Amino acid sequence: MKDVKARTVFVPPHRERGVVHARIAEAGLRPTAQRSVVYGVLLDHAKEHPTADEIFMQAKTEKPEISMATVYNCLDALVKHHLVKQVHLERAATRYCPNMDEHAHFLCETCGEVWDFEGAAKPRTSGFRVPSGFAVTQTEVNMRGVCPACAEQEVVR
Amino acid sequence: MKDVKARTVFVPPHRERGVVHARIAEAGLRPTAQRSVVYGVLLDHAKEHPTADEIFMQAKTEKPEISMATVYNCLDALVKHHLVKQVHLERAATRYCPNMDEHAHFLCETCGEVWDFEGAAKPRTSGFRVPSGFAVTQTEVNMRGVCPACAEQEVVR
DNA sequence: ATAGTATTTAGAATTATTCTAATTCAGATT
DNA sequence: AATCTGAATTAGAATAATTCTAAATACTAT
Repeated sequence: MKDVKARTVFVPPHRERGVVHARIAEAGLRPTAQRSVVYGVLLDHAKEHPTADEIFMQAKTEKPEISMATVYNCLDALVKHHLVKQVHLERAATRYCPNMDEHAHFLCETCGEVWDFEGAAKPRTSGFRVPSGFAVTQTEVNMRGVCPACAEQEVVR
Repeated sequence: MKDVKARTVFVPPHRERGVVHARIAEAGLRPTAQRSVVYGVLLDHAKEHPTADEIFMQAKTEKPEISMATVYNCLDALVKHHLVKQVHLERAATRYCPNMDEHAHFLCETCGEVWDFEGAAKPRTSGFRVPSGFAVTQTEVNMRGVCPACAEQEVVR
């Protein structure tokens, strides 16, 4: 067996021993076991933009004693230290996103799933007139529509 | 008195007799008394982006029997008929916006107030790569930062 | 007027989130 | 190693926003 990269179990890079821990510490947060689990779960499920409750359920499989309040505390801490973003697209539970690269969110109005659309959101205030005196620190772009899977479903009907 | 426009009480154009009513009907909704009140209140307070509860309180001054459930029903109907937009900027009550012209929202992270930033949102998906198969029907831009009033406060301290 | 449907109403129920007070934990100090 | 201290965690209660439910009312078309 020459190809050392070939493994039976794939371990994503962010789950290599100590990586999550280190990232939390680098952000200036004390890397507790709970924070590591919460952040780890979120990184594992980044694509799904999970809610606090979904993170809680998954976190329990790794750390059964963890409580909901802790999940909220950890998420708040991670948000405050810029490791995680909150996503508010609808009248529903807050979703969490560990992808801190600039990107837009797309909500499928049929199935409710959320996607990241990567891309350079060049002009921060693209197209909009920011009145003088306002200091813009962050710009977020949210799109709505129908995802490929749901579009296909509709055609079938 | 020659200038007919001069009046003691200023009546905003959207509150001229029957206008609210007519707009609701044009949108394909039955213009009930409650819907007119809710939409009227929202038009009066468009700048403030009020929450359902704030609209409820104001609506009661015009129609004391109105109930919270009705305010929610009316708002949902207005949203469904494209007279009103929901605004979700934070982990807080949904705000409502009757300005259907293309614009961005700005949230002051100090005082929590929301502003409309008008402007031509040129390229709908400005800067982002929309993967093939996704049908984007709406793009929303949200900005965060500090408003002029709050910026001044900070300087003083 | 009458029937049938949509809307409204009050209040209960649900959901997401925050709060509280007690406990545990991690790191620093003896 | 034992002790101290502040931060973090915990369970569960409390709160806030929203949705649901079932009954009453109001419109619309006959």
